[in-house]
Parts: sequence; C-alpha cells; structure tokens
Amino acid sequence: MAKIGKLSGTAEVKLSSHYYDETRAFFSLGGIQLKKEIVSILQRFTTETIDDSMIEIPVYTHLGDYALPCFPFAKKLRQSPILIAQELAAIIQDESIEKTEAVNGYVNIFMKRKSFALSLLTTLQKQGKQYGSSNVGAGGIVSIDMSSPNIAKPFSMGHLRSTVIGNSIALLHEKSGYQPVKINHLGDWGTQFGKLLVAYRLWGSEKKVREAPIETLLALYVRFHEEAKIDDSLNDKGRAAFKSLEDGDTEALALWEWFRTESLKEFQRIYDLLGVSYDSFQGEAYYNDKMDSIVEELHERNLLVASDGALVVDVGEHLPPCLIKKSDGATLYATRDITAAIHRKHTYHFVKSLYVVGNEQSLHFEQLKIVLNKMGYAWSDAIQHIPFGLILKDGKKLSTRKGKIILLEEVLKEAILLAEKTIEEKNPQLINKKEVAKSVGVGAVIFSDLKQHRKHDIEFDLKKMLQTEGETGPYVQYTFARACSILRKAPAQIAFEVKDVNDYEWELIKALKQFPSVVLRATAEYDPSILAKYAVHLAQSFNSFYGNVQIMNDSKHLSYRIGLVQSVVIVLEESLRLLGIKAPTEM
RNA sequence: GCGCUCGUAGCUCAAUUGGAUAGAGCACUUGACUACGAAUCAAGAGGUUGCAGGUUCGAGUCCUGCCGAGCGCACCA
Repeated sequence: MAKIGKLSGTAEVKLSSHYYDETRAFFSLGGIQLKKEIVSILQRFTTETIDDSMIEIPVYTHLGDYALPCFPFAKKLRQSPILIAQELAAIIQDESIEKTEAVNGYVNIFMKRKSFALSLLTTLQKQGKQYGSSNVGAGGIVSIDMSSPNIAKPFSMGHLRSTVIGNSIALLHEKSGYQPVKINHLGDWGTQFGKLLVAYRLWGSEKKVREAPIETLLALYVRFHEEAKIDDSLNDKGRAAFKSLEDGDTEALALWEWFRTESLKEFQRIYDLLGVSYDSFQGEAYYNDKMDSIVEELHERNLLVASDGALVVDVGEHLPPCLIKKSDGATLYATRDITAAIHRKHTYHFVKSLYVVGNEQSLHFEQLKIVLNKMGYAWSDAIQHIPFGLILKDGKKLSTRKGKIILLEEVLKEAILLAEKTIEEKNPQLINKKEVAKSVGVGAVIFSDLKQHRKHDIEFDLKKMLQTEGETGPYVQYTFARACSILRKAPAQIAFEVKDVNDYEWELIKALKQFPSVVLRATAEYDPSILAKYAVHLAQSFNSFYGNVQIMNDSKHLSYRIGLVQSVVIVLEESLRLLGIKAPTEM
C-alpha cells in the first residue's frame, strides 16, 4: 500500500541531501564562490541570517545580476518585504557592486562589470582546461556499470543511452575529483543462451554464423520465441541447455565462447565510433564460479527461503521476493548481480557504485540493495541505480524478442553520411573531411540523447537526431569552430585590458562564470543534460555576441575581446569533452 | 489491481530546486552575408503548466484526490 511510496521516498531524500552536501562543499572551495561573496557582503548590512540558497539570478537582465528576495524576513521583522528591500538597497555598498535597487520586495544587485570580467578572464587564462575542476570527490573510486549490451544481439539504440550517459557521468566525476571505473557488465550469461543454443542446434548453420554472426544469431533468437509460442517444450529445452552450460558442458561452452567473441568484435567497432572505452569487460559469465560462495553466505545468514522449489530472499511484504536459484538449481540475474556487487566492493573499494540501467529495472535494484543490506553490508547504501527513460517507437518499447529493433550502427552511419554531405556543401575545401564528418555526425547523435533529462522516455525520431541546427551538438561544435577561426586570425597576445563591457559581452561573461557550478551540479545529480543545456546556452551567448559585436575591427577593445573568445574556446571544448563529444577546430 | 516514472506552446524540451512578466529550439512568417564562417544572427506569432481542491506573502515546482501515458509486478535480463 502506501508503504512502498514511503520506502522509495526515503531513497529520494538521501539522494537529494547528498547532492546538497556536494554543492555545499563546492561553495566552500576556492573556485567560483560568487554567491558566497555576495552573501558575506550582504551579511554585513543585516542581522538576519542570509544563506547561499537565498541568492538568486534574476530572470531578466534589467533586474540585475543577483537578487535577494526579502519575503522570508518579513514575518520575523514584522515589516513589509518592500520596505525591507528598500532599506537594504539603500545601505548596501561594496567595491565589487555597481549599484543596488529595490523592486517589489527584491534587492537587485548590479555588479561592476569591468572588475568582474577582468577577474574571470584572468582566472580562465591561468587555469585553462582545469577551469571547473574540483576535488569534491577527494579521489574516491566510483564504479560505473554502463552500456552492458547482450551478447549475440545487435547493439541497439537502447544501449546507446546507457553508454553515453555512463560515459559522461564518468567524465564528470573525474572532473570533480573522483576516480571513475567504467565497467561493461556484458549480458553474456543466462537462460537466453540456453535458448540460443537450442535454436542453433535446431536450425542454425556454422557457415551462416561465420558470414554474418550477429544477424544470424538474432534471427535464430527471434525464431525461437516465435516457435516457443506454439511449442512450449522449447522453453524447457532452453532452460535445460542453460543449466548444462552452467554445469560446464564443453560443447555448449565452445559455442558460447564463439558467439561471445564474434559479438565483442562488433561491439568494439561501435565503441570506437563513439569514442568510449572501458576499464573492465567482466560480464555476467565472469561471476559463474563465484556465485556458490555467495549462495552459501546467504544460507549461513539464514536469508534463503525455499519457495515452490526455488530459493528466494524475502525483501519485505511490499516487494516481491528476490529469486536466487531456480527450481532446477540454475542461477538468475539477481544472483549474479549480488555476487558482482560484492566482488566490485572487494576489488575497487568504491565510495559509490553506480548502475546506469533503464528505468524498467528499478525493482531489481531495490531488491539488490535490500539483500546486500540484509547480508550485513553497510555499503549497500553506496549503490545507486541511475535510471533512464526508454527509447520508444510509436509509443511502445522496443523488443529484441519480437525483432523490433533499431540498430545504432546504422543510425551513426546515416548521421556521418549526412555530416559529409553538409561539409561538401558548406566547406568543400576542408582538409580532413572524413574525420570531421565522423565527429559531427556522432556528436549529433550523442548530444540529442544527452540533452534531455535521463528519466524521460524518448520517442525515436531519426530526423530530429540528425538535425544540425538549433539546440544540437553540431550547433555547439560550429560555434567552437567559429571561435577557433577567429583565434587563428587574431594577433598573438598575452595581456589584455578591459575598457568597458557591453550587454552582449556581459551575458557571455556571466555564462562563462557559471561553468564550475554547472559541472558540480551535473556530477551530483548524475545528469549530463544539465551540462548539455549549458553548452547550448554558452554557444547562444557567443553567437549573439559574434553577430552583434565587431571583434577584430576595433583596436580599442581587441585584446580583451580576444581574451573573451579564448575563454569561450576553453569552456566550449571542455563542455563537449565532458559530454564525450569531439570538438573539431574546423568543420 | 498494486508499484515506479511522468504529464508545460502544434512538436521536442527548459524554468537557478517555493520567487519577479513560465523561457529556448524545431516548424511557420519577415529581415540580415564586400565585419571576423549564414550549420549563424535579429524580429514576429504561438500558454487556463492534464483536471479539482489544499498548504502560504508567493505554486509549473510541495500535499491530497481524480484523469491520461509509459514501464514493472518470482523461476527473462
């Protein structure tokens, strides 16, 4: 009943408080600390307690750069917020503040643009790519379970999400001072292989598999499920075949090994395209000989219960029990995942263990954590499911079993082809066309996935995915290339001087200033979309600046504007890198 | 039936975690390339935030109840 909601509610609270701690930690660091600076300035003028979280950035530029809403003080001071704001605005002054205004109960604060800009640009020049880096992770190891495609099946669009989200989360954690360990937990074990073995023995041919491994194996798998609908005994044969595999049948093992090798070859091609690498490929099969001792441990702790011939762990009234062994003695997904979790803890001593796995598996991870907790492992709290929405086609889930599937490789190829055509049209004398087309095409696909929040289901739309205009990867890449182009033509320089700051430049400077906190927030929330949206925002600010301000033909402002462009180049490139997207200097 | 995740412009998504006039992109209409890259920029139009209550100075955001969508609910992973 309501108990379930309560349980998951607790988990949510934990998550958000964790995020809050990291944000806190960030503001106490030496990097960007503007909110804190503002707080300490404001605090001098009132006895009321002011917190970082009370400072906000106004929606409109004409309302200032920062604002303090005075409503929370009203009740205690027994005075109208409008008056409080007026009083505060009248007395606040600081060398970094240009002016303050009281509007509708807000104190609006306008910063001194010149000194603000000078200090930011100086910081950026000094720190370069290190800008936005921090040590909130304090070197802690974070294992990330990601991608994890199933052997003998094609790499589908569904696995794209886990791969690119996981990759970006790893990069973000690294930037924030953690040590990520990327684990590709291959789906290379389980009843499905028993079914595949049966199908291969019944209808398969060695020659065909050699010619087109994945395609042939997929066809066999789909056929199995079609025929099993009519002949249920096939399912029993599949289960039996898996059992014999698990018991070490040499002929079955040889076939399995062969299927696995062929699959890995194909996957590697895609990972090369995406530019994703792994620290471990230990899939489910790796844990085959490690499960007995775990089952034994469960038994010793009196957690195993016999139920309809199977062995289960009771995880509470409101959840279905966690299945450890089937009635035929074979293991299950949960058995392997429990074993893997313990093995990872022993191997990596992680401070966090993340699982970038689809929304639909949240029950499994809930069970996993409870079982580990019942085993006495306090670190079960460090396990965190990072769910994401499904890729839907016509509003429905894609299903391998029904052969309803979209191949990632074909989507990527199409994207690259389109990028090639666009380059041919817009920049035909570009030197390394192929390489750039790859970066842009793949960038478009990755970005279209990362820019929306993880948890949303995505309706698959090839046209949208290949788009290069508007809020897209290629838009950000194009902005970067444009900025690089200016730097190529600009005179080399070291020092710069800020004469004045116009509105276009000011927007850009404020956007640059946000980067470190964006990185931290994206890390803490395991949400690359925050960074992707930021990258678009920064690119928009730059393009607006570019379209309205003469950079090269104004010697008075030249040095400072070049410095600004250099800063944009640094932050855009770093943003794209953290998303796992390449940034060509020309396109 | 129960649970999880959601519901914002025609479409895809934002909204600084409860703050000011709910913002972008796509598509549509219009304007700008002898200033640095037009994969761009500038402008226009587009809204009862699924519905109904509640909490408070203030709700797209929090609470309750409906309606709708997707996913999940032991021998698949």
